[in-house]
Amino acid sequence: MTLRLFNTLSGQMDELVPADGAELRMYACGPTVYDYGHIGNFRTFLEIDVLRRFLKLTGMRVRHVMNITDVDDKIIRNAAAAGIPIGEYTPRYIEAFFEDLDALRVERPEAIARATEHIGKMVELIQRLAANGAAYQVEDGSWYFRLAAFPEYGKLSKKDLAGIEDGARVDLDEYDKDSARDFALWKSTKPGETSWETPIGRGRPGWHIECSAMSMEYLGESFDLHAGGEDLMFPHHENEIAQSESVTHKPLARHWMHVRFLLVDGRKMSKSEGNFYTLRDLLLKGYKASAIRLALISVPYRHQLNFTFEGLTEATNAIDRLRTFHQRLSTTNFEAGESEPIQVAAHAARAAFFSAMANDLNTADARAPIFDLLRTANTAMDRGQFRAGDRDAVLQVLADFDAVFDVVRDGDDELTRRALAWAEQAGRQAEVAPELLARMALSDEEIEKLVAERTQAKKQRNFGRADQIRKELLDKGVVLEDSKEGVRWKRK
RNA sequence: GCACCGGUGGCGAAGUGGCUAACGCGCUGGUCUGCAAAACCAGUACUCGCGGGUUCGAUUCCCGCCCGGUGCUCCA
Repeated sequence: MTLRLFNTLSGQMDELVPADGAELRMYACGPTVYDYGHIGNFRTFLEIDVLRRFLKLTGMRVRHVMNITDVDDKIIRNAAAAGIPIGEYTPRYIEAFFEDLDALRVERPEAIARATEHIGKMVELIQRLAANGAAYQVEDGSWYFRLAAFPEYGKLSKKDLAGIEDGARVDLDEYDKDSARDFALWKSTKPGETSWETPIGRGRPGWHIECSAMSMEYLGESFDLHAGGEDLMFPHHENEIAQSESVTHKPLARHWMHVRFLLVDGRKMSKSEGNFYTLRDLLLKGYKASAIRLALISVPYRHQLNFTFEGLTEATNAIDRLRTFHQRLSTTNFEAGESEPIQVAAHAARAAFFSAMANDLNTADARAPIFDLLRTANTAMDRGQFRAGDRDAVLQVLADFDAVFDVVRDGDDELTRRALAWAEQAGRQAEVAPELLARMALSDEEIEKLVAERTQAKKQRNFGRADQIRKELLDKGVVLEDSKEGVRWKRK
């Protein structure tokens, strides 16, 4: 099964296959670590996670490199405000970033590259550009890329260069560039500012050069796929292409994938709109990381996703249904044998799932056969027509689904505990939703004890007491389910 | 202004030139249950923004319009 993925560069759906026939080499732009990540950031990382997980599910080997921008204007500004060097400022946000990725079950790339650890490679690249006449130094010591030296500029974003020039606002600090469109490769610094002493002078790197230098370092001069948020297409990726290809004269990446921005409540997310959420904000409001994951990946990556709390509730309920089903499937005792209709349904669901995913990662479409199978299996179980041999077939389909979606496997309580611990440590307890505190108030042992007491009361047909316990638990966010195999409980 | 994307049931969201317009959530009724929960069954868009056109036939293709969003500037 080969993935057909929309390629920004070609403007059409192309099959995504490794050029060397063995391993898919991909580069994805990572975070700038000046603050906690917000859900917009995470939508992009989640969609890239969906991509790499699906590729792996189809048996492909993946080498995925992600950069971390740990030096830029915002970082320098924030670190200065905090009165510490950037090397002390960024680690806490890098750590937080990975904690958040873990919470959202975003797999780690095979390699992670920090900008500040690759300054030498960037300088080297700038020197090579200068040797080609594609880079020049201005009076204050800064280096710029000469756009005139790269006629193909704009091929990714299909930009009309003349239009850009007309519409471009010229940065007052950059008045001595040859052309308004030329962009910074290396920025000179004033004494006391974060800088590196290098053969091309004292200064710090421009933003775009790090990705060119590091992708070359880890993936070579030309690789299979480059991915990122849609906003990066221009100018960031366009500039990367200009920098890399001016030196190598080879395509930087054959395939380009761009994830659409998300909206929050129908508006672009921004701090001034008051609709800006970090992952941590949502966890403290009581939403589960799994629900956030599902909500963010259920709309295909090329579509605008409107993020709402209603959407999170929907995702929460959908996950609940999947997990309840999984639990029923795993814990029920079935008669030996197999049933033909279930075997057929399981195979059909699996095929439909793969086919939807292979069609430009259509996650919305891929969900459907899973829920179809769920209903078919539940119906069979209700009618006593489900056999032990069917269990593995259905579980296998769920496993394939979860190899990409990863929401059936439950780890939310543990994540919630961590979020609460963080809130305390960060002094943000006031933001914790009361329902969340209630939900976590009882330990598993306390819940088990009450459940046992209720079962006892039921045996004695003391339904008053039994219902009282059930109500008490429900008030604390614990839902009970009676079944032939005993009582199951879960936190809402 | 230029460019791009979208407008499908109460909400989210697939999809196709012609089979009953997926799937999820929600809601209503029913079955099951001591009662619930879970699950299942039934109902919930005679219709896919509006107006033209192409076609034997369009939600799906073309044109125009309206509405929403995004990009053109740091931004996932």
